[in-house]
Amino acid sequence: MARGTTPTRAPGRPRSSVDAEVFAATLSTVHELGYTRATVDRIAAAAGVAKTTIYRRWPSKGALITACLVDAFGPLPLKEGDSRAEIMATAIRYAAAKIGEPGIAAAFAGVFTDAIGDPGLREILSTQLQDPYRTVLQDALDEPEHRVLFFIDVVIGTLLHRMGMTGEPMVPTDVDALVEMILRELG
Amino acid sequence: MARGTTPTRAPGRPRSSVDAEVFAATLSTVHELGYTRATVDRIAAAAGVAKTTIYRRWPSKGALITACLVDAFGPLPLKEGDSRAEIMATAIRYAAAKIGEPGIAAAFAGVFTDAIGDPGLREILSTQLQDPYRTVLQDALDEPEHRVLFFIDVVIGTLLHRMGMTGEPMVPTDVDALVEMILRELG
DNA sequence: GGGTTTTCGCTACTAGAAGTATCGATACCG
DNA sequence: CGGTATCGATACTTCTAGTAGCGAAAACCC
Repeated sequence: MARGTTPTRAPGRPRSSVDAEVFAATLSTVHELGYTRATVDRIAAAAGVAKTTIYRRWPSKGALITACLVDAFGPLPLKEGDSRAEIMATAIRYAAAKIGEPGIAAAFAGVFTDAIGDPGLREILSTQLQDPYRTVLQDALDEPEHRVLFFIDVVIGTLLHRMGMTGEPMVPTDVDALVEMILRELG
Repeated sequence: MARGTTPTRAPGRPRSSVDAEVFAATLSTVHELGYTRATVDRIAAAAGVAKTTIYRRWPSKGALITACLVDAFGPLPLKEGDSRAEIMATAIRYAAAKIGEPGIAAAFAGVFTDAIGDPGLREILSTQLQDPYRTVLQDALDEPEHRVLFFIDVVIGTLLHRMGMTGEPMVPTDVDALVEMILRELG
């Protein structure tokens, strides 16, 4: 019964594996031009695929960018045996590093904006991007849901606001201050 | 030499005073439809003016929304004789209340997104919206610029992230937690 | 090899929004 | 009344999200 990942191979031409190229092209295009001017046409051209291929895989530009963010963030690099404070500090520094990577903050802010007034996209954003980290942190920190959500608001919100206002990632000194502040709050 | 606000009245038909109506229409339209679908056509119609009239006064949609935000926030309601902690707490609760008002968060997030990749708009946003509060707070709190900027990142970023993710303003309990956390950081 | 199914790239298209141009009408000043 | 600058209205250009349809290509099964 070991069917693996392909229960019974679907008939027809299989999809070519271009997700990695599309995600890379998406981030670099958003980084260069910003969310609004990073059109799907340009992303497709940069990835070397047709625009229709992109729309066959992701239903909208917002969904594409969200998937790109989910792929870019990946799982939290938590070590077994770390204390709550160590876990929190690791998570904050990981978030700061990721949001400082080219294109990430611009993509995040853009999908955020589109999500307001588009409940479907907000659902995707909350479910696919935030929830995985929330549940992992609830478990690792042994904190209730509303506390973890508060921490996420503070950390991600602060980092995004800095990137949006200045266009530059938060400097290490300020990331340190953020870590210290959250650790005091964690208790 | 007391020329007042009109040094020498300019010739020609004077501008009708429709800023208040336009700002109100902007916020309600953005509140109803979100930033992206709040088109200048719709805003103009809601305000009862022609679209061309709006473009005569503000050079772009982003500039209009920024001006609308500047108008909506207004000056910080600081009392003489308050302690640093009281000033900070007042400022945070004021920001939380304002960002919870209909349309403010959506407008903020939208202009934020447009500002990435549009250096001109980012300049407007930073100069006209953030700087006034930064200087007032630097003075009132007797804190260096980078500390005040850090506080602004944390407070505004947190409040906006919550609004963006949930569509609802931060509940009073969490605003209290935010105040407490910042006051500990303020020392 | 031949048939089936599905994806591919490509081109063309629709719908909608930002921003501009033009023009007759209008409001204030002297 | 004449000069000037704004007003509303309409039409327009340019750009973008997203869709439709086509022939070609890539897998699979017989």
